[in-house]
Amino acid sequence: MDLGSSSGSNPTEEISPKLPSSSYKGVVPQHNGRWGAQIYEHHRRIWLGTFADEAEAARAYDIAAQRFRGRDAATNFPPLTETDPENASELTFLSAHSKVEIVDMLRKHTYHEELRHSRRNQQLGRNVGGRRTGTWSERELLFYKVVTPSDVGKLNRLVIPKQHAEKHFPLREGDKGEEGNKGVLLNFEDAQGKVWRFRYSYWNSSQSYVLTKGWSRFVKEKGLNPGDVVSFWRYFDGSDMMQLLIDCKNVQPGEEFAASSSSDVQMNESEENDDQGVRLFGVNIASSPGGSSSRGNTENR
DNA sequence: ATCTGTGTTGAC
DNA sequence: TCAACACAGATG
Repeated sequence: MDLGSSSGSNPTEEISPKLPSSSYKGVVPQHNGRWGAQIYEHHRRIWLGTFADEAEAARAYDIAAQRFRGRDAATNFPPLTETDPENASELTFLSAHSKVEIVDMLRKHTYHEELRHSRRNQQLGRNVGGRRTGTWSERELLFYKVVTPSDVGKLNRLVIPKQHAEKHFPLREGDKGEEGNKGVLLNFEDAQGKVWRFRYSYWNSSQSYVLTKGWSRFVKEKGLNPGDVVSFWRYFDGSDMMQLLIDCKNVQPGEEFAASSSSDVQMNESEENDDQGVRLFGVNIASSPGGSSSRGNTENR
């Protein structure tokens, strides 16, 4: 008698059912036809959950990769760029949550829900006249600039587009430094937590707002080249302290700019008009249904 | 009974 | 770092 060992089928075919490997990075097959997502950090695997759709697992990996390894992380699909408003708000969302929170959302499949919620809050936050509603602390993209050759050249200065300068970094008449060219010193924190101090002033000769002292060191350390993007953010901590942040992205030679001068990025906002036709605030997002869900964002990084 | 996610190993 | 493979636990 045969004790069901060969329960009616060929062992070689059923005992070693080679699982189909995925072509997506960070995606592994499951026996039931589903797909798992995982990412490694510090020699350890971090499980990102299982998914019915292979591509969805790949997207989960991409999200984790961008949170864990930054914008340069290798991804399955095109990475997020701060030049697309929709993407910028997601970057803001990512940077505002800890790794464990993001992983938790991915495993529970609540990431997109949370992202929607976050975007809705940001919109609401804006309407209260620049005053934040809750206690939430997040980064807000103020503006970005595609640096010109002279911004990263020997002039040792970055020209801040006037409209942005006057809106976000207003100078008191006295500080404009027409006489002694004084200006003020501004501190910015970069993505690595390093603090950069720049002199910020107004140049009457060129009618321009500029970052001068300290700028060339930033250019050098970050290896900035013409065409790269420098973005400025602000961040409120629990109290009323506002912190300025600076970030930059090295644009690849071939790579071009998403929402640059070309396309039809439209915003029925009102004011806000760029020569380039782009303003993209991370917080300026098209309205969406907006479901409510409970959440508890305790810890951070 | 199924499915998820970990233990583990070896290739890169 | 990464995925293949095996399978211990978790889940229902």
